[in-house]
Amino acid sequence: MADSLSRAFAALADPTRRDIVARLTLGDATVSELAAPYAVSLQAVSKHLRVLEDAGVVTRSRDAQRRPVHLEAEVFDLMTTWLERYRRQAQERYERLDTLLADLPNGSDFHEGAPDERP
Amino acid sequence: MADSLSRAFAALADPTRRDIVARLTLGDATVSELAAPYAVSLQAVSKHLRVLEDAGVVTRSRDAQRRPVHLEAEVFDLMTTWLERYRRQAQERYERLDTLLADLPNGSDFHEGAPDERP
DNA sequence: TCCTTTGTCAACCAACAGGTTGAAAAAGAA
DNA sequence: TTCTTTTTCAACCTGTTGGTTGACAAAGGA
Repeated sequence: MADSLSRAFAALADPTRRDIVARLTLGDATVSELAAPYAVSLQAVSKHLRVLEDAGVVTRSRDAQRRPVHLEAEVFDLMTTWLERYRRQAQERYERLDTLLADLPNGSDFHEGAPDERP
Repeated sequence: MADSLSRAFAALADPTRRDIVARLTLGDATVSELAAPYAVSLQAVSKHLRVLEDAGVVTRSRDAQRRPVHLEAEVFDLMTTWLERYRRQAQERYERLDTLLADLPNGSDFHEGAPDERP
């Protein structure tokens, strides 16, 4: 349904899921292993993993009855790219404004000739 | 209620809100100005802005009846830091595994006295 | 074969998210 | 004062989320 950026951000908007991601940087793990630290049911963790999988944050393979979960950090790049882009643009705009203000004559407030509103 | 990272990720999990953020890199804007491009009601956009504000993504000042919205990109750093940290850890682990595999004797069938050939 | 381990599926529930409409507040303009 | 603009609040509706429990499937081990 939602685009991949939305799914990715939404997937990491849950503290349990972020915790699972943190755990997975130490190595692949099974559903039971991942569920162990939490008070919730195994099924709840299984659902969390599905959300992470749909977001492309993890992939899963098979080892007998087990379904080892593997972290796929590429999606992080997508998010980081988005974040950095707009943080950078905001920063640049701020710096331009800074220069503009520095170039202004000394008088603190001269509000003559205010720009007209757009219709 | 939720922690600030959760609020931040959740705030950006909606395409309309990401669009609003993109728009705000061009400069501050009022609620009506921000609402104009969308098919939804002004109230709906007002709600989106509240979510962004609660997440610390924007701040709002006052100018007569208007409430100019200003982008605060510092939260992005919080998210980027989180993302980069775990992406980096995952990457490092991958590289260690790579080295480990490279150090192994060649191939799966080495019970036939094959001397080590190449990394 | 039967039993155990591991995980998912299905149905259900309370809470929340994103949208609507209508009313009202806040500030200026006439 | 009254009228207009801009924005929020309140109530409501619908779909989604995160959780539950119970049943079941899949794969090995006894």
